Amino acid sequence: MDHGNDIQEYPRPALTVDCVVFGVDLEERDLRVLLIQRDHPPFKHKWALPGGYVHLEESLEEAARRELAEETNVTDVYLEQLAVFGDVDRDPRGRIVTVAYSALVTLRDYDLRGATDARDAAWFSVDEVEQLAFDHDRILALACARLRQQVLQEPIAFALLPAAFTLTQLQRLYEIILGTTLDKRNFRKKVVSLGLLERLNAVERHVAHRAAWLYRFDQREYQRKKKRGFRFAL
Amino acid sequence: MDHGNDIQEYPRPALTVDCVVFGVDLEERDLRVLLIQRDHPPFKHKWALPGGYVHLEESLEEAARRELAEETNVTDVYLEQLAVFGDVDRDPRGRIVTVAYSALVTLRDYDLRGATDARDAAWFSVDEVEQLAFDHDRILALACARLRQQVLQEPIAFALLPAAFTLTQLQRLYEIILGTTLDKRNFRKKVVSLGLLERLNAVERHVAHRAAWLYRFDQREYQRKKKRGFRFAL
DNA sequence: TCAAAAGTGTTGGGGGTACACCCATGT
DNA sequence: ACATGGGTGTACCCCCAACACTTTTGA
Repeated sequence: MDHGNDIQEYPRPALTVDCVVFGVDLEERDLRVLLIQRDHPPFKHKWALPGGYVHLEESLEEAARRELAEETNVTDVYLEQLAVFGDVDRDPRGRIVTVAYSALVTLRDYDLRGATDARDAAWFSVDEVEQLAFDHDRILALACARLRQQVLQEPIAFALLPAAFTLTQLQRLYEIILGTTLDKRNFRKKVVSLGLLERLNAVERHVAHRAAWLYRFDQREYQRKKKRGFRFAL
Repeated sequence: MDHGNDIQEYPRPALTVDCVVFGVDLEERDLRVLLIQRDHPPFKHKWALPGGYVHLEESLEEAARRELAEETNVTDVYLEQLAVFGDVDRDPRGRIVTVAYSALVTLRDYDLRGATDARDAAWFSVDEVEQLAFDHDRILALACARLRQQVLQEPIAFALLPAAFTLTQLQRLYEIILGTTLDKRNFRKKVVSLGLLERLNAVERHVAHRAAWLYRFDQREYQRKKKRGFRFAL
């Protein structure tokens, strides 16, 4: 980086963060994304990704968390940097570069009806979304592609489930994200053989059939194995 | 993105691009990175990644290409966005956010001794680099990790080789990047079975042993297969 | 003729895929 | 009793890993 020149010499692009927040609805078998409706031009009344300006005294990830909390009341999420979008004309008002983050949450934790600050935030099924503001369609498309790719190579799916879950829920989650169906026996064999699931001493409640065992993802064990060169794969 | 507020309301971080330019030296069996020596404080005389400020009228990738050409005379490279680094204190002079790109070039194409604008650019073996300026060590480490990962999942290695190459060169390249040794027969079987290599009607010249066939990577065929759902894998 | 790298096949094992039935529970 | 999903085992096939010798060429 050539920082020999004075730091103030050039006019600067504006810098924002945007968040692609994913949640799954296991009952509806639906991958959802959290959007907010704009109430100012440009793109007034269009839906857009939550986000906003980066302040000077906060890191990019801090900015993403802050905006997410302010606009949608969503907190404590798994956040990951996705990409930067910096085309010259991506915003009609001028040069605005945005850093996109993707976030994974469990849908039930965030009932937006209860959120006070969230004026017009709502969950949309990802394949029903269309015509978002700015280049947010592109950002969402990349986020979906990356999610599908990552879910096979890193144990991020668990961030979309409650702490205790059944193997069937886990399988359904993978099916929703990948858009395929999976063989029950093979899925269970593989996922159990990874040695990362702990079967709890508890079963589902209030189901009109045989209750399934509950499992939790063993984060500590995963970290241990990862250090020894273990690579997670579906 | 909440663009309801006026675009000029907040003070903005400065925005730069930095490039991690990789090249391989097949003779020395070395993965190299291109660095420039700083001639102003901070970090005067330290080595750093080439890069500089993003102008208002150019995209991020254009900025990366421009800075690379200006500082090192390197042009026509395969460029890919790596990540954004935006910690508040990553630059002692103030808030500077940088977009890191990684680039792959064939070493022989860019003899820096012949470059006129490149004051103090030089190739370094990646495992001999230490104590770069700013957080460039972190950026380089991420770039190396990503390169190792990507080389197994996308046919990017060919961007590091001349257009016509031997299978042994290709194998050596993989060995250099992955830091392992590979079995010659298994490697050739796998790489040929992908159906992406075209054997040219030509062999190596000026070698003191049996001359090897030359191959080229069939970019068109790769694009065709990719559209049909084909996924490259080592 | 020697040195140096090119080129080539087979075998065994592990993991992935395909596939169908009985079990436990709540109503 | 019945409906609903929970839970389990086997056989085959393919791909990966391990492994050594002959061929070609220039010096």
